[in-house]
Amino acid sequence: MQKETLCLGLLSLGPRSGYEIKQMFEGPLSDFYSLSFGTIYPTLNSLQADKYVSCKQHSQSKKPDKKVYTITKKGMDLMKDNLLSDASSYIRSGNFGDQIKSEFFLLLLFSKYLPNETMNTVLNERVLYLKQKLEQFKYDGPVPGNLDAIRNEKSVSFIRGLASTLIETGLNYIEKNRHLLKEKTK
Amino acid sequence: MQKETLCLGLLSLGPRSGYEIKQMFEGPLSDFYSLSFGTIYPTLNSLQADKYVSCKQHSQSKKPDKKVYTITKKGMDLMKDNLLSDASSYIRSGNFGDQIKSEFFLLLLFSKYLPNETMNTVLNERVLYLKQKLEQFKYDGPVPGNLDAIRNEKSVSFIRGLASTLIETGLNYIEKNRHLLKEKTK
DNA sequence: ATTATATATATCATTCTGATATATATACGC
DNA sequence: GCGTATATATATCAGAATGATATATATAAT
Repeated sequence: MQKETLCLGLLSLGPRSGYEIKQMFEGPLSDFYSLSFGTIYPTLNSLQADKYVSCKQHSQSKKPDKKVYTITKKGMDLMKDNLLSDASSYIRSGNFGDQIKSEFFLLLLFSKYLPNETMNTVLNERVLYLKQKLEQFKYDGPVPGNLDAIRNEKSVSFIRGLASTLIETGLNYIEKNRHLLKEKTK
Repeated sequence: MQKETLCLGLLSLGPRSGYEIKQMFEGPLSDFYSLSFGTIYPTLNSLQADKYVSCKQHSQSKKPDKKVYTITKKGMDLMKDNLLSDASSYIRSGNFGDQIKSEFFLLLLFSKYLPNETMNTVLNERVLYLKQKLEQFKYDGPVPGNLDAIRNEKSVSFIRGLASTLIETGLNYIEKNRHLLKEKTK
C-alpha cells in the first residue's frame, strides 16, 4: 500500500496533524505498520499540493504552527480507488505474507553463540514486553483524543482480539519451551 | 543486527554462495527476516575484502561462476562479538518489538471502504496462505541440501514450534471472528 | 536549577529494496 | 520440436524509506 493511501485512510477517521499521524503509528498500530516523520511530512505536503487534503494552520505563539490536514472529497475518492486496487493486487500477487524484521528471532536463531545468561535476559525482557503489549491490547479505558477514532473502528476490535490471542499463545509457548534453547554446542 | 553479522551467522552453518543465502531467506526464515540480493552481494564482497570470509570460485561452463564463501576464524570472532553486543543493545534499548509491515492488516483496518465480496476473498486467500505456512512449518521430511543446516539448528525447532502454534491460533481466530468485519458503515 | 520529555515541522545522508541486465540450463505444455 | 516459464547465478542502480539531526518551546520531574 502506498504511503499516500495510508495517510489518506488515517485522515478519513478525522482531521490530524503530521505529528498526530505519527502518534497513531506508535500505539497498537505500530505492531502492524509504521511510517517515519521523513515519510509522513513530505507525503502530506504532496497530498495538499494535489488537493487530496486541505490544511488549516493553527499558530501557537512560538512553537511551529500546527498544520491540521482534512481529507477532501477528491481525497476520499482516491483513497477508495487505491484501496480497491490494493486489495486486487494483494489477491493477484500470491504474496500474502507480512514483511517482518525481527531482531528477537535472529538472537534466538544464533542463541548457541550467546552465553546462557544473556539469552535468559533476552527471553525475560521479551516476556515482559509481551505482557505489556497484551495489557495494551486488552485495555478498554479512555485513550487520548487523537487515538480515539482508530480505537473505535470495528476492524480494530477484530485486530485487537487477534493480537491478544496471538500474544497469549506466544507467551505460553515461550514459558513452556524456553528450556529447549539451553542445550548448547558452544 | 547488521547485515554483516547476519551473513556471517548464516555462513557459520556451512559454506554458501550469495544465491544460496538468498534461498535461506525464502524458506521459513522469510517469516522473520529477509535481505535482498542488492544487500547480500555487496556485503559478501566487503566481508571478503576484510578477510572475514574466504571465497572459492566454481566455474560452471557458461553460467556465472558460483562463488562459495566460507567463514574464517576472524569472521567467527567478529560474529560472536557482534552477537554479544547486539544482545546487549537489544536488552538496553527497551525496544523489544519486531518491525512489521503488514499489507493484510492495513486492508483489514480499512475494510469498511471495501466491498464485502473483496474482503471475503482477501480473508479466504489469507486463510489458504496460513494453512500452507502451517504445513511448511510442521513438515518434517527432507529439504534441499543448502537448507538442511538451518533446519537442524536446535533454535529452529523452538522457532518452528512457536510459529506453528501462532498460525493455528490465528487461523482459529479468523474463522471464528471474521463475521465481525461484515457490518459496514459504507 | 537542570534535565528529560513532549509538542511540532522539516530536511537529508545513509541504507535497503525491487527492478533490471546478463547468460544459460532445464522442465513443461502443445 | 518449439516456445515459454522457471531456476541458477552475480551485479548494479534508481528510487524509496529510515533514522538522525536541526530548530524552538513548554512542561514535568529530579
